[in-house]
Amino acid sequence: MSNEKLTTRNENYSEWYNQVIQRAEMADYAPVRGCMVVRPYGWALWENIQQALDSRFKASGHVNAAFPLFIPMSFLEKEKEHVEGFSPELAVVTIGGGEKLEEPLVVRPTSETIIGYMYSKWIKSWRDLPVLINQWGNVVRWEMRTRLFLRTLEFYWQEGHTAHASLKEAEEETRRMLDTYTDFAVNEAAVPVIPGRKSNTEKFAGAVHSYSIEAMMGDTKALQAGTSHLLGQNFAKAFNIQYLDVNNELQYCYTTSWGVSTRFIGAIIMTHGDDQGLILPPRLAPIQVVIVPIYKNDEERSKVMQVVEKLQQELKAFRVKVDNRTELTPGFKFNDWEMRGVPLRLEVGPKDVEKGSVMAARRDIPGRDGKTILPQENLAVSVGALLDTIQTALLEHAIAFRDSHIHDPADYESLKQVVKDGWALSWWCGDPACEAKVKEDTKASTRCIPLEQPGGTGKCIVCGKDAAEKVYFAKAY
RNA sequence: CGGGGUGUAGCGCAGUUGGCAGCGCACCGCGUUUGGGACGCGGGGGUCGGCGGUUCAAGUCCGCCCACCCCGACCA
Repeated sequence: MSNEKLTTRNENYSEWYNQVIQRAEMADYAPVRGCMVVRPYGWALWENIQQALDSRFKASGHVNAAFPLFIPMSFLEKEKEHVEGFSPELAVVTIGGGEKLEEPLVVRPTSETIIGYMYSKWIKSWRDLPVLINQWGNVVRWEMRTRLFLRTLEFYWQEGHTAHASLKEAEEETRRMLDTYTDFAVNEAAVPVIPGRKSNTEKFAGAVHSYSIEAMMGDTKALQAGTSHLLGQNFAKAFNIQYLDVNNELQYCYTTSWGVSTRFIGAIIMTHGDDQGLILPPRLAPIQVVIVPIYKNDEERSKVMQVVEKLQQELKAFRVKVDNRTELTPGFKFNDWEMRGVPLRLEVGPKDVEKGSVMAARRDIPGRDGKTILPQENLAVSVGALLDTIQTALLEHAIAFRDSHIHDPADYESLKQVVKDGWALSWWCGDPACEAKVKEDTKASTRCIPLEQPGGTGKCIVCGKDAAEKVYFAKAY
C-alpha cells in the first residue's frame, strides 16, 4: 500500500512493472539474489491459473504425480544437447549431511531426465502406453539477470511428460497441449497468444521441435507464455524407454514435455495493466468484486453495512471482498483496489440504501465512463453479466493492441524499423544466419513460426532467397 | 563475467568545511473525518552495508571487501 503516484508505463515500463507487483502485493524480493517471494495475493492468482490448467489436463486424460527435486548429475549428461543447454545454469549440491557426496546432485532445472529414468522402469509393453503424467512443482535455473515472475532463479510451474508408441501420437500430444495452452490463455486469462513452432536456434535443449505460445506485452516486447516440446526418441534412447509392440519387437518410445510457469502472471500483468495498476481478468482474479461501503457516521454505517451484508450473501457465487476497514477513506480504497486489479468495484452509500441501488465501477474503463448504477435487485445476474463483459473487453482490447503493432515490412530496412516498437511477420528462408543477422542488427529474435500461415511462398526478408514460411521477429523478454 | 550505479529507520531520500543522525511516507495512541489518495496532536523505530586506516573527533576522508540495482552475453 502506498499513496505515491505509480510510475507510468511511458515513463519507464520496467519500473512500472516492478512497482505494480510490489504495491499490489503480488510478490516481493527474497533475501537471496534473483529469488522472489510470491505473496498471498499473487499465489491466489497462481492457484486459479493452476485450477484452470489442471482441469484441462485431467479432461484430456492426464494425471498428476511428484518426482524428486534432486537429480543425479550423470542423468543430465545422458542427453548431449540437454546438458549443453542447461549446464551453465545449474545449481549443484555437493555436500549432504556434512559429507561430500559421491555424485553431485543437481537441483532440477526441468525433469525430463529423472522422469525418463522412471519411465524406463515402468514402461514394458505397448499396453502401458501412452503414459500421461503432469507434475506441479518448482525448478531452479541460475539465471544471470532476473525479473519478478519473468525470470527468477527458482520458479513454480507445471511440467507434463508423456510417452507414446508412435511419432504421430507424440506429435498429436505436443500439439494438443499447445492448443490447451492457447485455449487457457485466450479464454481464461484474456491474453491473446500466437501458437507456433520455434526455430532450431530457439528450441528446447534436446527437443526435435519446440512449440510455444507468444504474447505481446504492453511495451510490445514478446513473452513466451508456454511451451510444448516434441522430444522424439532423444530421451527414450538416452534413458532406454522401450516397450514390446504387438509383434513382440522392442521399440523406443516417443516422448513429449510441456510447461507453463509463474511467468504467466507476468504476462497477465503486462497484457492488461494500466497506469493505475493491475487489471486482472475476471475468470482468474482472486477477488472478482470488491464492495466499498461509504458512510458519514455510525448511524449511516449500520444502515449501509446491513445492505452490504445482504449483497455479499446475494453474490456468494463470486469471489467477493468487503472492504470494511474503518481507518481509510473511500477514495483511498478505490485507488488501492484499482492497484490490485479487482475487475469490478461496488460502492454502497446512504444514497444507495435509500434508492435500492449500488454504484458499479469497471476496472477496465477508468473514471466516470466505467461507472453505472445497478439495482440491488437481481444483483447477481447483473454482476455476472458485467464480469463477462469485462472479460470479453479485456481480450478485445489486447487483440486490438497486438494487431496494431504487428507489421508486414516490405524490405529489410523497414523490418529494422518496425521491430523497434512492434513485431514483424515476414517470410524467412529458415537459415540460422539470417536469424542471427536480424538479432545482431535489431536485438529482435524469431519468436515463432505461426501455425496459421498465409499459404504460398515468398522471399526471405533478410537474404531474398525462397521462403516457405512466415516467422515473427520481435524483441523478447 | 564485462560496463555503469547505489548502499543512512519498513520504503523513498537529505546530511554543508569531519563536530549531538534528520525529513517525507508508512507504523502505534487519542480525537475529528469518510461518494476519488482526510486532518490535528502525541509517540515508537538506527551497529549510517562490513572490516581496517587517518584524526581529539568519521555517515562524511583513505584502502580493501560485500551486497544489490541498471546495461550487455544466457533464458520458461
